[in-house]
Amino acid sequence: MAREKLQTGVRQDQIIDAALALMSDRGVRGLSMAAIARRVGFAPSAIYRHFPGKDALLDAVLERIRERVHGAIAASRADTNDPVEALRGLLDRQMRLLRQNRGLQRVLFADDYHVGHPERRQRLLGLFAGYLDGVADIIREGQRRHRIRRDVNARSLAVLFLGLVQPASVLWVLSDGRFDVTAQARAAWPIFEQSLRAKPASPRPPVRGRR
Amino acid sequence: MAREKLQTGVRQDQIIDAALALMSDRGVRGLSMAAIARRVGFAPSAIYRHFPGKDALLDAVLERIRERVHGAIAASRADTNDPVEALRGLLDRQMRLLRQNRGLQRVLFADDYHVGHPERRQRLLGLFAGYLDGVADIIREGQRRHRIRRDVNARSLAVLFLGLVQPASVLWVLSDGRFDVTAQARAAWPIFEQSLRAKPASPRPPVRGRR
DNA sequence: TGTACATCAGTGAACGCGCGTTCACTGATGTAC
DNA sequence: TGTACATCAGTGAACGCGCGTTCACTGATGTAC
Repeated sequence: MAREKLQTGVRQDQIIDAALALMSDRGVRGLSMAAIARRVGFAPSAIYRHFPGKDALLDAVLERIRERVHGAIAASRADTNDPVEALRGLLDRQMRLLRQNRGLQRVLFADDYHVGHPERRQRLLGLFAGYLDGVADIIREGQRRHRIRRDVNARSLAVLFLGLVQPASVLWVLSDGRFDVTAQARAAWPIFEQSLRAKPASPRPPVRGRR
Repeated sequence: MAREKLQTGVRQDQIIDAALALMSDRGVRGLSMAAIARRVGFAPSAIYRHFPGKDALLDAVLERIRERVHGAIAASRADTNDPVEALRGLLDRQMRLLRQNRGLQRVLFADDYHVGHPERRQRLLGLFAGYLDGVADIIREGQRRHRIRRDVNARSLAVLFLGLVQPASVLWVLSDGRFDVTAQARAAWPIFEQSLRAKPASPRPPVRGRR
């Protein structure tokens, strides 16, 4: 018997949602067309009315994530005029995103998502590049306004900022939610903030090692 | 025809090496018993003379990685008496490890390795916990000797240290080696070092946001 | 040093399972008249 | 408002493929005599 029929746009959204939710529990590897269909309330073959195949579906999931990440950056910039404050807001937003949806972490940091698919890897790299550009933009603005130290490459600081999120996220997934991401963010942020504002002109403590 | 016969200890090492090498290219997902056997110079069924099954093999790979990571920590501590210098050495060692073997990164940061295998996830979490303990130990020693600021939790600083490595590693794999991990480490280290040494007693710049 | 024998690493064909995908068919939905 | 029809979302059986694993058999290797 044929079940309820819905338009393809609606179904596409449902399918992407189901895929993300399933990846939270089972990771990319455990994501099967059958499981997605079951979650939507479908026969597996029905998915092919809305996506040409699994690859296209995974691409759509990646696109959905890209929108969320870029949305978080845009919202953080819109929230405040202070670049440092914007970075702090972005950190919060990212922690919230990751806590809400473990599937996101799987796609972004699990390489099985892109391995063997060069064009998908390219797209994921583009996502990261876009994210880092966004963060570096905020940092550059802070440098222009003398609120962030100017003796360090904005892009390097952006990668460092990514380092505030990523380990916490990995540990959180690994520990099945027992690692306290919020506490880590609270502890890490002030240190990072001091790094941003450090006065390079002040007398430095003696630094040993290669120059 | 039966090929050359070798002792099981030798073969186990070869199999683990082959698995790690294959993961560099194809990731955890693309790791098949057939591919491993081909690389060793085997029939696939021969693997079962040395490991009860794929799960046991993956556990052995994880154990191999654990040894390398802990070896890196021990070596860095042995190299120097200065805790800060030890951390710098550890950063170098880690970057070298990751550059030498992409498979390592796959196992450590790709969740498909542990998803659906609770006891393996537990073991991987243990690996990270051991790593963080090792780093925190170094930091604590630095705090005791007043070379590292004492107003911050050593464990939080250790997670921050992990943040120096992880994003660089992910970007390096994603970009297929085009992202310059060494340059990133060179840029990130001095910032982190300043954070370690920051004098909390000095007059702080005005900090806005929640306390 | 030579011979008989036990051990066990390696072989290759075959298995069963899961999964992505196809296809002919069904029947709900919206539209033209 | 009612009727005929085109469209297309959904079905379920069946497919082929890849992969982990099994199993009876082979023959190289080391050892006891």
